[in-house]
Amino acid sequence: MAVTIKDIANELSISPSTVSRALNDHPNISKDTKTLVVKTAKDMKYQANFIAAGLRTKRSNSIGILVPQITSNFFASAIDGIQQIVSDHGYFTIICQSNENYHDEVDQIKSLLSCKVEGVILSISSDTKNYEHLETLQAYDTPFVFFDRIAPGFETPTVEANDFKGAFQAVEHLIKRGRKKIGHLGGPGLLGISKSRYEGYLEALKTYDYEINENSVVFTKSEDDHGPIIEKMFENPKTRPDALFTFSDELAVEAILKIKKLGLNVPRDVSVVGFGNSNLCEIVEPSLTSVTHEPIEMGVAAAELLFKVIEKKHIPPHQMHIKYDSKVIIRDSSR
Amino acid sequence: MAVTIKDIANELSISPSTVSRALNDHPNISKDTKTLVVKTAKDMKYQANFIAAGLRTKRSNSIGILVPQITSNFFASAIDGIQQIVSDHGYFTIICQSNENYHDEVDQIKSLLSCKVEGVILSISSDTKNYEHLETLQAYDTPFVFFDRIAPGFETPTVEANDFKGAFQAVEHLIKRGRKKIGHLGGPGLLGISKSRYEGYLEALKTYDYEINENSVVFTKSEDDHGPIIEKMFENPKTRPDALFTFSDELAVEAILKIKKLGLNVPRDVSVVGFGNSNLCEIVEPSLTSVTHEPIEMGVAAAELLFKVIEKKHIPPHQMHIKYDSKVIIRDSSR
DNA sequence: CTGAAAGCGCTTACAG
DNA sequence: CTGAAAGCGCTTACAG
Repeated sequence: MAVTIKDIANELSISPSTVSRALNDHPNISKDTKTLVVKTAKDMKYQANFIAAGLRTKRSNSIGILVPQITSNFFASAIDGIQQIVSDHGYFTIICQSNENYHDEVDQIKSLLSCKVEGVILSISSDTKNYEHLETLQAYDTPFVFFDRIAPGFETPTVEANDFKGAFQAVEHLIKRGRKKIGHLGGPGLLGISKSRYEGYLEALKTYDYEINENSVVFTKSEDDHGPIIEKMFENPKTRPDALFTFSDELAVEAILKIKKLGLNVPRDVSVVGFGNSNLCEIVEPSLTSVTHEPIEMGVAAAELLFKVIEKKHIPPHQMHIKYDSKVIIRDSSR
Repeated sequence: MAVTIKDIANELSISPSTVSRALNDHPNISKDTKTLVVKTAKDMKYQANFIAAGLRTKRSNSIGILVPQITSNFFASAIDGIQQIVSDHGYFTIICQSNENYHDEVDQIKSLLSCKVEGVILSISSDTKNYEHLETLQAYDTPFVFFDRIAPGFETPTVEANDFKGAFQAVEHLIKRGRKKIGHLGGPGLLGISKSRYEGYLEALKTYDYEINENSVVFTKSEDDHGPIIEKMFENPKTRPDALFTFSDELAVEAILKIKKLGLNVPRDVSVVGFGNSNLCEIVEPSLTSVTHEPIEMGVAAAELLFKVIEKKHIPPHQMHIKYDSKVIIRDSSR
């Protein structure tokens, strides 16, 4: 049987209240009692019961993380960043995945609510068009922070990349390299970040008086087979793009492999720029030019914001919505 | 304020006991009452409080996962597999990282204990040589299952790859390709899986009467810079290996990039075989031959085993220690 | 089939 | 500085 506060109290013939105070650094407690209790607790291998404490104090000491998929390098690193801050605060995390699926997302939110997490860091799935489940979160006074992928219409803090600007810079880089016909392999259409990156792409083309050709733009879905899509984009030698800006590094890598298979050379025939600056960039050949996207820093920032809300600290308006500027890391795929 | 069972009871002028029974599908409850309670709960947006229920029943409905790092593709996929089974059981997971650090591992085990998880799936860090913290787990009757990386001397279920055999097959493949001098870039020396893969390598060499040259073997640490190590292995044209079997795909990729930088050709001058058959294999050029290592299946198996222990089901001895056989997936790096 | 009561392990306002 | 008491939200043995 696990040792409880009562066992320690009995052992020392004092009250459980005193044991609790000694263990929790309560101000009104004599040094001697405290030392004695702490030592006895250790000897008896006492492990605090967070669950019982949480029930009493109505603070579970846990926060929820809900991401589309944990196997994505970006989200895995983000969780890493979040957990650093969370454990500094003595909290633990409950991590859920939506698998890019709306219904899973709704279920997971419910489950987090039942776990009585004190807050949630949330990246919406690419399948989510309805935000009732987030209103439920609000109805239960559970604070949340949007991370990277943001649902419109909520007055909660957000941490995201400056996707528009990052995309703009990526395309500007391709233009300055002398590329004439720049295609875009976009992300899932419902995602705000897909739109922002697409708009950044458009804006760069406009700024430099490039013709906008809708045939050079395709939005992908995560469950799609992208091979045929990429092939179609490059099959006609007359109309094919000489450069490609993709929504993600994963897509860029797929594109590079496919383009090479089609007998074209990267970057000579087609330059490619990805988004994310992930570990894949240095592995693929040619190495991939990419827009930075800092998951760890963003995760840290999101967790810090969430704790400010939990602790009801004032957040100055300009800190409510953090955007990380990106830069283009130039590698061989666009050199 | 959150809605409780008591609020529903008041609303319907019945007792909280009855509400609880209705919500939990208790056998002795009239259909009408049940329907009414379930409907009212929904209308009132009741969310069960797992924490309170857990305190009362002494079942937290949670299990802990402790892995070296969540950003590793292998462990991220394993967590994915584990979570499938865990949510089927109506449980949730608390995921912790040791960062390949013994002290973090000890802290995380304590934290899981305080969360009163009902079981732990555990992959020990490459820094762990002392297993007292695992004895603590046992002392608290918290069942655990070793996943992939196993500490010796515990009578708990294990799920692992057949590392010895996988390594043997990898090296045998290189031998059958006519390679004469096969090096090994090993993993962290403390890990059992490093030893097993090394021993499989040795055994293959012995079986085929190859000379064993200790200069062709290096054990790495995760925090090391492997560049110089690889460079040293290949700098002397007379003594350099014409094939390399590595502990992981990550190391294989590093090796390929470095070997190419040294002006050597893969696979002509040096064949390379990795371990893990991860997503990197198809991305690197040349594509990487690798030994399969099925994280999702292994995660599923570990979770199923853990629930059998939690539910005190009998586990036939031959199911206590599951070993996944591997095969070699041949790609261009050894063709 | 339903209710009153006890209690899971803790914390904390109140009293001394 | 310490203790007795109440209570967090639930479940369940007991009684009817």
